[in-house]
Amino acid sequence: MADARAVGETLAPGDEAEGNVAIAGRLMARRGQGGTVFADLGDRSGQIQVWATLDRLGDAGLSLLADTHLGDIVGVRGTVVRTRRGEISVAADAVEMLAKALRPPPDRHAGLRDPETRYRQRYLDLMASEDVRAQFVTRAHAITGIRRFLDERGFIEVETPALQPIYGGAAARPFITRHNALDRDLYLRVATELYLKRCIVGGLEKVYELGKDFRNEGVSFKHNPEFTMLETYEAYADYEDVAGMLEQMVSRAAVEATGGMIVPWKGGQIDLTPPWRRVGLIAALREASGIDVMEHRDAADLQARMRAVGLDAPDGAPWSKLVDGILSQALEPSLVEPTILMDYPLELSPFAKRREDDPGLVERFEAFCGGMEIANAFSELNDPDDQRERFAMLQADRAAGDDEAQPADEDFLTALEHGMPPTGGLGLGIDRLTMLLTDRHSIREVILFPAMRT
RNA sequence: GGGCCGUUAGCUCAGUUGGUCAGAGCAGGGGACUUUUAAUCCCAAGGUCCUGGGUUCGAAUCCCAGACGGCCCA
Repeated sequence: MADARAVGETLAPGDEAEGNVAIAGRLMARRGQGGTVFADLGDRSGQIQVWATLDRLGDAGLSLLADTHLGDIVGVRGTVVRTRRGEISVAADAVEMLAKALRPPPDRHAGLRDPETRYRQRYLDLMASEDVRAQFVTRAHAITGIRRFLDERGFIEVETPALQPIYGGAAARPFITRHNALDRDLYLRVATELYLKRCIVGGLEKVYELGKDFRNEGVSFKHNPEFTMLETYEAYADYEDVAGMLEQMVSRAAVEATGGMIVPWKGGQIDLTPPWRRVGLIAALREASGIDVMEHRDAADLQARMRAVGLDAPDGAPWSKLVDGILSQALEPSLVEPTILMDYPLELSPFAKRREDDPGLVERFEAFCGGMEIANAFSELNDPDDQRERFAMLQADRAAGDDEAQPADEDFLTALEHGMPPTGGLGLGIDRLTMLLTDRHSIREVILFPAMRT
């Protein structure tokens, strides 16, 4: 169809091109006029008009076209012409019904607006809206850009289990499923982290996995129970190296997806050009909330301070959750321009290496953009004894009622005991990145079939 | 989990204080028309007003409960 339009571009009104073309697509509109039928066919590249006359197509062919319904998939053979009114068209010599539509397409002019129908019957949304189609093409290009970037830097893409006997790598509740033959429960992964680090132990050195994680949580404008995550691990790198790589990778994705590094966002714009602003987490929290979390190391104490400044602070939450609460309530929404928050308290980061100059902090950063967290990275903890202690801290949180605290993974500890080189790791939320690159403000707009109540 | 809003024809939507309120456009059906562009014209058809209760002489409209969805908050 695109080829036929290209041929037509060379024609003057009333002219006919040499040679035959064959096109096929969905019937978008039809205008009858007795012995003449005009039909607009659409495909992924756009639309083209079909011009059919009784003289040229014959009685049977014209009847077939006159009996079509909007939404039918139709094939046409003919020549490319430009009509008197200047419309590039295919003058039909033969028409063929390729697939009949028994249900009507969405309204041609009003489009499909009901969000529920748009998400539940996304095919109608795609059918009705070129913007929506473009949206998912952009997503695909961003992902392709990320894969190319990583492949060019010597990373290899690996696949690790989605069904896991024990889950870990993120603070989240898992989905539980059943393996009948093994007669045991398995978990859908909440992260790929612990398996990818096993790959690093084994010497693959630079690995990434781009796939689905599953977290048993509610839905919101930025949460879907299954979502797409990129994780990368690079031996002999640290979190500073990873921060530089992330900036380059996101810029690359932006260029491949949108053609530039400045993207529109909520009426303004965001410049993704590296380097991004970097600021210490503790200082940023202090500036945003007036609270220096390192001076309130007791959960009850911090909770009181938070409530004193008007922040929500749930009862019984561990200290780490409270700090995260300050971050998400007081700081995150204001981080619109790309910002990297560096150096997190150890309690929030069970898999990150301690800073040598301050063992209460770890070499971790999170990247924020558009008021959302888009990436999380650290110098990976590769000391098995320290890792064992971190798991013990999580068990204490769990015993205290934090049901997002993950269980200890002895098999992972065994892997670390075989020696893991110093490694820089990264997690990048692909859905949120796509939101950012396409100026969409709900994760449902960037997932083809978002989770819906049934 | 909380607050607010929404649900009327296949699609997009009107429907006033409770009283010709079951409506429009498009789509779909029948007909006219051989260069149209949301073609035009004529004709006919199309409904569990989300569901279930309640108030009332009378409910799409008011009240209660529920389902589903959206936005905001947690």
